[in-house]
Amino acid sequence: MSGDKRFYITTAISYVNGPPHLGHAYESISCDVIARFMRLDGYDVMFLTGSDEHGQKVEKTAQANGKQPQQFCDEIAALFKDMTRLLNISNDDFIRTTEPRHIRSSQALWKKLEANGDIYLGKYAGWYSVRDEAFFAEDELTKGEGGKFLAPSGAEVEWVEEPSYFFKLSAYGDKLLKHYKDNPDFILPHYRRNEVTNFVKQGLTDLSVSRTSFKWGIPVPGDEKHIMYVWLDALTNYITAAGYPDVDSASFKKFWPADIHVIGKDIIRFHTIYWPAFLMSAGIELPRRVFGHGFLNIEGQKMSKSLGNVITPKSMVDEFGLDQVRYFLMREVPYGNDGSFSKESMVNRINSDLANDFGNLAQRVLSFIAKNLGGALPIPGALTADDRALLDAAKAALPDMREAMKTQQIHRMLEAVWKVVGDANRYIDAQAPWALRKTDPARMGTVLYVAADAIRILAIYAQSITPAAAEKLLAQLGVPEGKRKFADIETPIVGGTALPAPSGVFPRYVEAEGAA
RNA sequence: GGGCCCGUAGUUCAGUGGUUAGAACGAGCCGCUCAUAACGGUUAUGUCGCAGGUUCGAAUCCUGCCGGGCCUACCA
Repeated sequence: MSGDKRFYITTAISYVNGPPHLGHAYESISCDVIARFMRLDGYDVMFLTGSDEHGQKVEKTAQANGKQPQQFCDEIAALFKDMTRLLNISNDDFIRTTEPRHIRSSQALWKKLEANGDIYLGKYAGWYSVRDEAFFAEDELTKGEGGKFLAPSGAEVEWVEEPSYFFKLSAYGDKLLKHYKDNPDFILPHYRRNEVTNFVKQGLTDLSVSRTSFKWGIPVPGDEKHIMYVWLDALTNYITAAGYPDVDSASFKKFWPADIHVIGKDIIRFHTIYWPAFLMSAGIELPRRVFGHGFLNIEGQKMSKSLGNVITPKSMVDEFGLDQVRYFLMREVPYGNDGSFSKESMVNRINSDLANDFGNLAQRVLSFIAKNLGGALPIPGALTADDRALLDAAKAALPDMREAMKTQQIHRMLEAVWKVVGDANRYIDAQAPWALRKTDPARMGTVLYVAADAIRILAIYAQSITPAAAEKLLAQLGVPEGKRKFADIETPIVGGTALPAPSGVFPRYVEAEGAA
């Protein structure tokens, strides 16, 4: 723990049972915005994403597709990697749980748990359906003919016992509760923390952490008939990528503990109970925060295969544009809540916030400069109180943005930025450079200079959310690539600089002619 | 059954005891014309879920009820 400016953020790793959907995209984009924001703010960031590739379901799905598990994983993992490129995700690493570094790391962690006396051999018992190749809880079962129990699929289940290693999770309840209490922001949003706390208070039972009934997983060190429980394996990815088990390595010392694990609300328990307990047992520092984000509804309905409304990231990006999709998802949905996507709300956001307010702001100023000042930034005269007020407002947004991002309130960060967009539009209307053109050309130049400098600051801010458009805009303003960090907002734009011909960065969304 | 969260303008939400409850989008009117038919100004809209209570004073605290969401347990 130190005040050094480094930041380690992770997404959940995606289970390769199926291709990426909008939910994966949402999580990746949100983490990317956080990661970019921290880089812009001068942090040395490690941003990790990846794929979770072991387990019975993958083994089975591969088989159903007539493929070896590894080949199947390679294919699906490639789709997830493609998605990160499609979405302009700035991850520094992409970890796959089938990689040697991860197998080594997982086995090392296992040995630590074992050495600490938290692993013991017992029996895993439960109702098993051979046809489904899965265990079921008693309340999932129904009674069929002759009193036999049936799985939800209708398949017969039988009582099965197999040897299994267990982790003494029951010994960690009080330690976990103390950790939640001492670190109130360990679990965000707060109502999730309440849920987890209540769950832990009810008492924890030991966790089965190995299986012998299938093969696709990481062998238990010293007893290779067993493979490790897929969650133990999966969670370990976060330390693997930091360099575990080489705890003395530069990267591990620098980046662990992670600052934040961003996950979906469905896997909070694994990240806030199991994972911290494993780390405590192994004597490894805990991550500083686990943030559970919500799910997206589509036109008011849950996204599901059976409803046939699953949206792929690609189809959405193709229709609306990448930066537009990124902006919409981050602005429309308070981060942590469930959100809803509808075409109507998407088009509203694109056209009002991006095209009309921000895009048009840049265009009205840049094209004015191009037409009336020969395409070179004007050299300003003395600044008036109004001029300084706009530039001060633009700079003053940064502390508000930082405050919002301390607790991942991405939508609030964006509100702070767009408030300045409004200020800049008002400034231009009030100063009316088109009138000054005839009466006071020197003052006109100053106004345009100030407006351009405010737009520069806004574009620097916008790099976290709409990176491609923001970079295009910065290029149009002649801002060098080395002068685009948050710290650079204090360095004014250089008057006299020749600018390239302007072109819009956020086009309006117009319904295609003849479309329904 | 236990617990948590939410119910505020047409819509999405902000607002945790104190003057006439706010923002954005949408709507009406006015202005401007540099700009992506964009921008700015202005107006209007609310019994702050319902009913009680505490208080000099409640959207804000307490109780009950109704409605929505979630976690969890049990009935088995």
